[in-house]
Amino acid sequence: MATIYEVSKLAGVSLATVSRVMNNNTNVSDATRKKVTVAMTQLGYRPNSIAQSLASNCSNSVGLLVSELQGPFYGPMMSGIETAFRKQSKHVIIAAGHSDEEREQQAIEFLISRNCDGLILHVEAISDDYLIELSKGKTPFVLINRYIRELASRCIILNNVKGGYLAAKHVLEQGHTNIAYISGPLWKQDAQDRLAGHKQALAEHNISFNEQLLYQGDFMEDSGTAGFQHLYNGNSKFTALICANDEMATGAMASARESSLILPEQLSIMGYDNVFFTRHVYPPLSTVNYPINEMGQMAANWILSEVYKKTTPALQTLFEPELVVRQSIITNPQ
Amino acid sequence: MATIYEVSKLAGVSLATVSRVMNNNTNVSDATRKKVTVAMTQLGYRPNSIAQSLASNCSNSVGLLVSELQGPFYGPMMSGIETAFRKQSKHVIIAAGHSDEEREQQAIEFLISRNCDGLILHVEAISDDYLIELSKGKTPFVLINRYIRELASRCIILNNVKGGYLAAKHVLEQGHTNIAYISGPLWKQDAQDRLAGHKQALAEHNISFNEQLLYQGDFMEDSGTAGFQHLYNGNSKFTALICANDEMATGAMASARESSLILPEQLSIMGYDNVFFTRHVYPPLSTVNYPINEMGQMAANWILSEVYKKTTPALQTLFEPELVVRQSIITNPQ
DNA sequence: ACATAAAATGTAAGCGCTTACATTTATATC
DNA sequence: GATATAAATGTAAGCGCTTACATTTTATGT
Repeated sequence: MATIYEVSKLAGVSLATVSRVMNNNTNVSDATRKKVTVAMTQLGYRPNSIAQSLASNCSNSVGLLVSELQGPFYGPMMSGIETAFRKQSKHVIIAAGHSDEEREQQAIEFLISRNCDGLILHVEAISDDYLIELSKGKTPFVLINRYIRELASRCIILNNVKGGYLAAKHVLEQGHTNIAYISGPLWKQDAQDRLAGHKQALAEHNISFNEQLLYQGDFMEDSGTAGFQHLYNGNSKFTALICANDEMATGAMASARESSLILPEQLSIMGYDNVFFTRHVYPPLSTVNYPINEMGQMAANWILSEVYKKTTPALQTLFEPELVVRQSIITNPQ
Repeated sequence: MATIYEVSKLAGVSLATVSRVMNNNTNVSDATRKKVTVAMTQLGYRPNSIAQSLASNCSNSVGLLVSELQGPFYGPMMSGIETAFRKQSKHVIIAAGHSDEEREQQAIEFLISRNCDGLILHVEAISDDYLIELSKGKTPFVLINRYIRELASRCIILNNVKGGYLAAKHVLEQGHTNIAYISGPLWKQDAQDRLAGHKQALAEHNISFNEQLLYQGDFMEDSGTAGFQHLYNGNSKFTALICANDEMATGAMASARESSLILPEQLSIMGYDNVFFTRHVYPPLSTVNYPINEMGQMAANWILSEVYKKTTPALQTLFEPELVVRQSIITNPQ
């Protein structure tokens, strides 16, 4: 592999000049620039990005930590991020945290030890304190789907209260009054917010929240199954079930079917996230859209702007959910 | 950030010694090793991986090129790969090729320019010739889901003929004789192979292949929709439809339902890949399992073994598909 | 106790770039 | 044409490590 030294020799200029043309430094005459580029192509020269990184103290890499590499939620997020960065010749190093405090922490340290210039973090288990501490370090990071007051400007979040509200409002407007709810784990902010929105909508319709109709799940499919069973075997009847995410809704649907319920006639179900497979589920699931792809891109823009000082579209921190009506909710149940 | 130099000073040893303890070189006495590690922790020393890479000419990074970061197929693959590598402190740089020749090529060059020690490629559009040429370069790579004779030992593939065979055989054994087929794009090897297996099973059951019942799709959902329409409006009747992947099967199901068919009673459908959402689809889709997670891990092992000279479980190049029976195929249709 | 081999440690030259600073060359001003 | 100024180019010192080779220390055999 040709090095910058050989290029400089062939072109008859100094190392510095070659470096300058690589970095588009303006102080190079057109004539020498041409000499250099010719030499480069002639040698098939490719700059060594490791050496560039060492010398410039900039690795051009950003770390991306997600809970899982698989699953319908993270794909669109990673996709938005990768696209945004590659356009700028930054590369993304991925790691999975598996919603586990220790593994998330390890992953962050791994990414930092890899000299990432910045980090995009979708963490769930790690503590606020750790992140606040981390923010004092020298690697900038942005948080997706997590709000920490002290770090507000770097938290890219969805208005989950509104989302919860929208879901419940829709179901209420279809005439349902007995509505069960499977929440996420309530120590998580987003789970709390969605539930809060839910309650708010109920209140607006003068329906009191029935604790019997609440089940706390964990955002995973199985807890949707368990949640439905629990609710179904309880004393309170319900015509609609709202789940705090689509996975749980899916689990609940399977479970409802096993209890011989006909969907959606005998039970209306609503999800949250608008993960791609909600269209495929039967009946197609009404849900709340989580613009995760856009939020990923925004996170990338944050890094591009704050770390690499690029000009980007205006940074936005709060995103709005939208109701997605499909066919899993019936009107006027009896 | 502390450097190796400061550590060496604090420990009262030379740079080389510090480097040796970092790299677990055996020629270090326990006493000095302790001195050094104490100094390290005292300074909170973290080696600069960029400098390590430059000096050792090994970046400890491997490039992973997939068609899409999203979608159900690649998630498990990336997941298997990331897990395998992080255990060995290698990091993975991801890029998406979007099944486009130019973008795949760009992505490969991007990855190489990032000094990846090795590459894991899931490419679709790029030519065999390009890959053969690439194999003469200095960056080793392994191919997933692609077979090139000249590169056979680095092609990790599924026995697609067998998979196609298994699918058709199952449907035939349930008593179907009029079976439609939506293939993938037939310029792709895997699409060809699946179809070949399909035909083989038909032949074994003495059923001649009806060209009228073949539609060439592109592995995407919409082509399943289009394919069903085409087939349904054709002259040949069929009781079962086999699709060359799950996405197309899903599209076909939606389309069949729009044509007021009751599933699975009036039409049995079979997929391929066993992508996670096939469980959620209704009726749960019978399909053929593609052990993509394992294949990803194997690709990682290949790199670990060939590039990093680690000892790994035996390398395996050919994987076998398995039939997954769920509820989308009925028995003895009339 | 001495020679010899083995183990431990040190020295210093890179790895391939960037960049502050110095120097040279071109351009403008009068 | 001499001078001041700006533009272009060169020089050389790193960036933080690894590693070949040289040197010193320790262990071994007699």
